[in-house]
Amino acid sequence: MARWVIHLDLDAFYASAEQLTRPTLAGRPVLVGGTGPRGVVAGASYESRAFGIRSAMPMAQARRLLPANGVIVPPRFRVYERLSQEVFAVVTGVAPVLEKISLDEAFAEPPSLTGASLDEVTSFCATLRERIRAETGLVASIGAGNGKQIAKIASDEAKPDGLLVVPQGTEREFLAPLPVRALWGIGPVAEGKLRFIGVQTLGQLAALSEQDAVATLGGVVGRDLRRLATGFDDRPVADRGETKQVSAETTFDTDIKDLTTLRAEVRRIAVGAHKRLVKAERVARTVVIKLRHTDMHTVTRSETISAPTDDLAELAAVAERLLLDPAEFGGIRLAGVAYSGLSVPHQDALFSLAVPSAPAASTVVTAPAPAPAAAPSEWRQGDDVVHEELGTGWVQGAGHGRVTVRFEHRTSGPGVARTFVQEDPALRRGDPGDCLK
DNA sequence: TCTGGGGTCCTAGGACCC
DNA sequence: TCTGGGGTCCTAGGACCC
Repeated sequence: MARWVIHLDLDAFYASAEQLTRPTLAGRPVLVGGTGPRGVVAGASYESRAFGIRSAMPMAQARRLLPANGVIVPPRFRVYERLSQEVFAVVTGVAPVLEKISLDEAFAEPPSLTGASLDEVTSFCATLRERIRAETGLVASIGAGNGKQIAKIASDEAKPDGLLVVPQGTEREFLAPLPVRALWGIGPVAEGKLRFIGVQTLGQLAALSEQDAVATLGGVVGRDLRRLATGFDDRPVADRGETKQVSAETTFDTDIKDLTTLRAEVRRIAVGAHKRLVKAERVARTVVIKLRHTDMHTVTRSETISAPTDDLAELAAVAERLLLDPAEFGGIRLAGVAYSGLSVPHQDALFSLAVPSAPAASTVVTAPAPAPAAAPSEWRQGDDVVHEELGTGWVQGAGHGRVTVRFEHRTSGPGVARTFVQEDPALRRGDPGDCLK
């Protein structure tokens, strides 16, 4: 019986989300990403890709390639999360089991497609794409095939705004001409190893003996990737399990060279990671710190404590204890804190009695003061705004004591722009969710 | 102009226990 | 006087993904 797996991928998702909720940006080159000296492009609209801009490119480089009508905005993950939920809600209606890869990607194995014909699958996917577009305003590309790997590669080939269904039985010939990097799981290192033995296409990888594949790529990886290259992939589509770790990290604008500064930053990052731990409603047993040196070499150190906790003071103290002094090896460009060994906290009364409650000193480490709900001291491009009379908008430009706000949202069509003095009391920080109206 | 931030999974060595 | 083997946990590093 034919098995059909589909892979759904939202086109240029972050940039598309910005264009959707800020209609003035539609049709223009839009970049989403950090604007600091070490920022990179997290999302690039197709209009910007025409100028050679790509995701993960340093923002400084992208900025030079960006034409005059281009726009750079900081990411708004709350908006992307909400939109992602809207899209997946549509998909769940026709395929209850979803394997989410990220905010913009998921596998599904729709029960109604078991044993379906090529035409039936094509029609199903086309309808799904139309529904997503109609109900959310976003464009999804879809690939379909006999397994996850084929579906994933097919959606890559289908992009942008496309659909590709690989007929059953043609998997091997579909894969054969593709470069090995097309396979999910082959990165720069594996590609290099394969090139070294003269393997550049998936056809060549499939033709390799299992022995040679294992010798080149290692035991488990070699065996699995060679099999996938032949088009055989019976891995199930399954909901991703529970979160296994939460983390936060920061790349500094300039390298940190002294322990005092590093300690303060790590404390701040530990607070950020702790927020994620609390949001995930988990307790952690292991604290991992990550330090990246000026030369990009990265080291990690970890410590596992006897009992899992979500106590910020305890976790942050471990993170600090693991720190190394930058004076010993030069500068630090990135620091990170991760909490792993996660479990669900149990509220068992007897257990609580047996363990002394945390001392009041747990307030030694405190979160930074919450941002004021009122207007910020200075508006920046991309900020969400709400105006007493004009409603929802965003900061299109700011400087010289002035701020220009474009008033628009998902369903408003392109809006009008108005310029205010920075301190105008009618302007307040807006809720990012308002642009989804 | 250098190279983000959030994850998953795998490997390998050593400690430790039976 | 020489020195098992299996299993699990912890730590560190690295490949890969979006």
